Amino acid sequence: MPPIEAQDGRSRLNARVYALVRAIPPGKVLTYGTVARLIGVERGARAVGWALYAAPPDGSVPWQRVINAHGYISNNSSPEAPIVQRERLEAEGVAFAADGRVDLDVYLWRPDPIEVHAILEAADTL
DNA sequence: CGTCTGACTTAGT
DNA sequence: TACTAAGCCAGAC
Repeated sequence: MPPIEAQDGRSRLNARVYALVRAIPPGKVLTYGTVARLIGVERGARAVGWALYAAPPDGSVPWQRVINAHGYISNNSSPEAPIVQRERLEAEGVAFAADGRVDLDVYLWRPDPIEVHAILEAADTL
């Protein structure tokens, strides 16, 4: 079972994940691996999942915009989580294929590296 | 301080 | 296209 309390900025990784995910535009998505790479942890995809699990439940982090590299929803933190995630994404305009997959070629967010750098620096300063 | 687990990914079969 | 194994990170025990 994943940890429940880890929302303080003890880990730079968590703070960066939250900062970056907050910057994802509505209607766009990012994969766990992509998030990890953008924050400078090439192979920290799994840690990203943990960070999102531990994300503050106040809605300040749009965790629904993070899916796996295959375009599928991996969220299994609770039975209804994947359903909620899909509903939120569809509400933002993200279309799901018949097999429940999202077309990453269309919805994957491709941020400006400079913008990302600024976001991460701000997160570290926080 | 060693082990195990998981909202992952990639390479290999 | 589908399944498996191994690698990696942070946190719980």
